[in-house]
Amino acid sequence: MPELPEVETIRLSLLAPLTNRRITGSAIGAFPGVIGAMDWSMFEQGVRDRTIQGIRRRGKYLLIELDDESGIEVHLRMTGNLTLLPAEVDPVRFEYLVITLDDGQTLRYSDQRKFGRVLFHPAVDRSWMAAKLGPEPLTPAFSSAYLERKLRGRTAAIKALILDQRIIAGVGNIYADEALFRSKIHPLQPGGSLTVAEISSLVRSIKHVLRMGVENRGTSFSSYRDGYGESGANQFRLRIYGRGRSGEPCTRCRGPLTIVEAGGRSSHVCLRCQPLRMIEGAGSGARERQRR
DNA sequence: CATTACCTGCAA
DNA sequence: TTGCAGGTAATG
Repeated sequence: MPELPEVETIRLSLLAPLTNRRITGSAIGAFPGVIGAMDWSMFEQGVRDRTIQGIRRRGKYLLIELDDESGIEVHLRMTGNLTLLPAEVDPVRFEYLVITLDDGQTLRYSDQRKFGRVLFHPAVDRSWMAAKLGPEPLTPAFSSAYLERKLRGRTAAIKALILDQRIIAGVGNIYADEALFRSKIHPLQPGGSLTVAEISSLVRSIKHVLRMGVENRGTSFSSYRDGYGESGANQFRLRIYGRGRSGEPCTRCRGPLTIVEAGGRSSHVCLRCQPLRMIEGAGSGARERQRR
């Protein structure tokens, strides 16, 4: 479940210890697919003796920049973890890649479900990820004017649209539910039916919940930890995510919470606070007409 | 546009 | 034993 705040927390925790460190070697574990289709020798030779210049983040992607224009791209997907540990420490559970540094530390990539990837790119251009990802939500480029433009005419559920990384980079299921709840918008509301006021509120809510997530060093529900293996604290600050399943009432109106499916994933919603407004002639309306 | 595949631990 | 967790690529 690492989303933008979790990935940013990992980046911040690893930035100082990795910067200016030379990579002295690397080792692959029981799941060679972790580095993608590339031959292991290519990866190993590519990173060896390179010095780490910095770590960038775009959406949920990390890029460990090396001193020759190459870079190591990391996507944690669901259960990936990057952990900095002394070389003598035994392998952690599900450890599939180890990068050894010149100061006796090692960067370990572990991943229970093997969804994540650690890719070596021999040449990283300045537009890294630009074609695949929308604007960073915590920059001015993500504005209500921008989101209005993106939502205009769209019949898909607003939740599906804000989970679309081409529209906003870095929002996942947890922060999407939190932002929609704060802005009192039903996850299934067609994107194009949102009012200007709702869009402006949603943009502010997305920025707010992501900033809060970063301030609290991420949401640790299951496997997420920062680069030192430490849990975050944002799970205690969530207003709706996960509460529907445990039968808790709405934190705003004390009414019942519901779980609906939106954007292909479970979404926590308070139907009292986030009523669904039906729109004449919208996509779902056309489908209902067919049924009759 | 929505749905499925990819994975595995864990709760029901 | 079943189904759910969910980010993304591939598929319909």
